[in-house]
Amino acid sequence: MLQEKASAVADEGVTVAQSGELANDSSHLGLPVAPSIHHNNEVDQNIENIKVVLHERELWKRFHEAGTEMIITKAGRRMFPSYKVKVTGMNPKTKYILLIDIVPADDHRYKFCDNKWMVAGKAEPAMPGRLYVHPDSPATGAHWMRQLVSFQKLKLTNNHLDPFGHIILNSMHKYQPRLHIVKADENNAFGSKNTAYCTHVFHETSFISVTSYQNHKITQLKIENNPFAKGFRGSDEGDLRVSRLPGKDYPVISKNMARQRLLTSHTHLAGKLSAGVLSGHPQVHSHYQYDSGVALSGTDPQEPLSNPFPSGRESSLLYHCFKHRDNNRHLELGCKRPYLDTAPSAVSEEHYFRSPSSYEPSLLSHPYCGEALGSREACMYGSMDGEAGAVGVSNTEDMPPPSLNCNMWASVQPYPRYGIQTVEAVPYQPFSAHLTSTATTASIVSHHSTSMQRPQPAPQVPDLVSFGTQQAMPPVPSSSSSSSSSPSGASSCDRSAHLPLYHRKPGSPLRVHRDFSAYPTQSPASSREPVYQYQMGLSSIGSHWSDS
DNA sequence: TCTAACACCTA
DNA sequence: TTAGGTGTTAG
Repeated sequence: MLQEKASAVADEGVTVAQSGELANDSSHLGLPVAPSIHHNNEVDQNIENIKVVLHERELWKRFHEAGTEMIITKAGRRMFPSYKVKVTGMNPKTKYILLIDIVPADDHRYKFCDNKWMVAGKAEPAMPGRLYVHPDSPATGAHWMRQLVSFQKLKLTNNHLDPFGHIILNSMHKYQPRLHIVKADENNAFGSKNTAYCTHVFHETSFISVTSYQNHKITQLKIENNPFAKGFRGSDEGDLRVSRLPGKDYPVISKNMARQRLLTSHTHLAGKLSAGVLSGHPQVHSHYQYDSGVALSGTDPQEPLSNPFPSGRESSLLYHCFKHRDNNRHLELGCKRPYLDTAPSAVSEEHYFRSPSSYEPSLLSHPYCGEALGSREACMYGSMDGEAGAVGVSNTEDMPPPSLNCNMWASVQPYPRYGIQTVEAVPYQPFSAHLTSTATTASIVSHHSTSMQRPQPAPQVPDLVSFGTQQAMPPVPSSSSSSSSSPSGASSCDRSAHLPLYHRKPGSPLRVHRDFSAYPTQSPASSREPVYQYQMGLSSIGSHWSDS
């Protein structure tokens, strides 16, 4: 499975955490309602007590310090380091859905110049928002806590028409992965009240998407740490890796390396002259100034000058809890049958559901994808702006039901005003999560089809954006705290965010709540709270990106 | 910038 | 054995 032994989970994830709660009432989108949010019900407690620790955090930090780059390809590329977490604090018997979305960290396009990342203009329009739902979802807390939860199969693509359900990104843009934990129990079956979820953001997992590595340091880190790149490891020559090229038995210095060396040399000299390297570049600094007027960046003296992704603080996690109540509207996530006609045999390990675009109404008749997909699979859920339905109840087994693994697909909202707001002052940008498969359409596309059949048009669902996918860095409401979420009581909650949830039950369509608003538009200056300190209110991840 | 083919490697 | 994940390279 995707879960691995949690043996190495020694990472004491020093992270920034924040918890919050969102009510279904969209009228207060994003308004932090800290105190009132603390309900004594079990749901709240569970969510607020959940702690998430990033696995191999040190490795992530090494990449982060160098400016993490993630390759994106048409066929989809895995992330490395892989996103793996150790989860604790869940109610063993409660079922949760774990999913990841990757949102723009800002609204800039970047270029790697003079051995450092610089802003190269305004970001391209956001790609269709997609979510990667852990294949084991939904599963009980006992299941999730048993071992590491790995999202290593998540793939990134630059193909806007990607039919496989991979997360679509724009090259040369900065992104921030976010982990969402959604409670999916019978009592809060989609659309019902008391639906809660938490969002965890580890700033060290932010990265810039590229089609080919720009920074040689990153290339080396990948080669040194990714088992699949072992073939590129040199002996001990450090930088001089051996390129094993066809017909070449001799070590050669790659073009990239040569370029890097030149750049490094140049930069080093220039850096000394300017008293800074890489991040010390003025342009870089400017990027992290947000509309809110909150200087998120580069203001942290502790941040390594060479780090393109300054963390700005020790804590690495932004945590947010939401609670959804009394939804009036829900969306359904329906798992549909795989595209048998287009990818008949290709259905192997993973399947994705396309969003319910208007074409493929016939799939509605197959609300449940479970049996159709033979095993746990990542599914793509399309969201729909429409109605919602009753909610189904999930089973209670410890193990997740077969084939509920899905990728949720959300539509993209226009960039919210990119900025960060302090929780206190600014309401969340509503981002409805219309992860629904309602109807129409969720269809499955073989994830393994190698033929890249003609991509289906990506469903563009207006109004949707679950989890704020594809929005500029979501100011995830957060407060800092130690490794993870907030422990006791610390939870700033925001009402009005509706978490899209999907519920699957054999024979019943997955459902999702919509009107999920979660992004505050400002980031709290408080984001720099010391680790372990729990903070109420919203903290923008953006602050982590502040440039040094 | 991006893509496809490639050798090498893991699982 | 084989499917699939790597970075590299040429174009």
